[in-house]
Amino acid sequence: MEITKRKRLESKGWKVGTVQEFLDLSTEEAAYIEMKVALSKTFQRRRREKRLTQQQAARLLKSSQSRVAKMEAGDPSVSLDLLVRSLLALGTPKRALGRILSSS
Amino acid sequence: MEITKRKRLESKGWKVGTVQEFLDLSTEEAAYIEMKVALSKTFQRRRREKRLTQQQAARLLKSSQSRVAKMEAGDPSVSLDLLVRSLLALGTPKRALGRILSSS
DNA sequence: TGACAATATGTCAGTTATGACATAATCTCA
DNA sequence: TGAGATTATGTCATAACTGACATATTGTCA
Repeated sequence: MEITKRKRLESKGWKVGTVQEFLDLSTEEAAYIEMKVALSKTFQRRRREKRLTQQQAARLLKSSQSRVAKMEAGDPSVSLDLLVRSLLALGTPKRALGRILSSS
Repeated sequence: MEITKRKRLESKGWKVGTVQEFLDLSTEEAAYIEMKVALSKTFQRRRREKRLTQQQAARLLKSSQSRVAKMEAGDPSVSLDLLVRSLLALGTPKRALGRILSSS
């Protein structure tokens, strides 16, 4: 919400940011998960394009095959950090990462 | 590197992915850090636009003032996950997040 | 200036993410 | 089919992240 709008609402006696915020929690969580899923899918696609096995990709990322499998499965134990760093390691440009998130 | 290019190089006897990979480590790391810095700056900008103190923002994020300060300072102990979830909590649309990363 | 608000920095115990390992399930060709 | 390769799943010790607290530093304004 922009400052001008906030001021307009507050001047009319609205308590900005209580119920609406509560409801937004689910949409935030959803957006976060959608982003992770989109990154997962993209990672798998790029790995396959490069004809890498999970084992080979793991070596490239200094990780393990099982963790790569979990990344691609969208396992909740996998962080956004790891997904992003892994995509970068596969040579994904920042520009492409941005597009993935934008349209996830 | 795309498959066709890889095959072209491999057919000429190149060992794809050794020296070049090593050199890329720094660029990957740089890209990763740039993204975190860009998210930090954006978070601070959005918090200020909303006229929130770090304390208030912390309550919104169910975090603490000191962690918010570290987020904005680009402290290495702050994860991409936290930055992204925090920006979402401030109402940043995924589309905007994508743009931030794309152009970081 | 001085007092109070806001922000920054250091530390730490609890939580979460990670690589590694074992092993199960699935795929792929001969 | 079946053997070898690839991927999936479960577990665990260790490493990294987190909120919280204390306290220092900086900003603001009368």
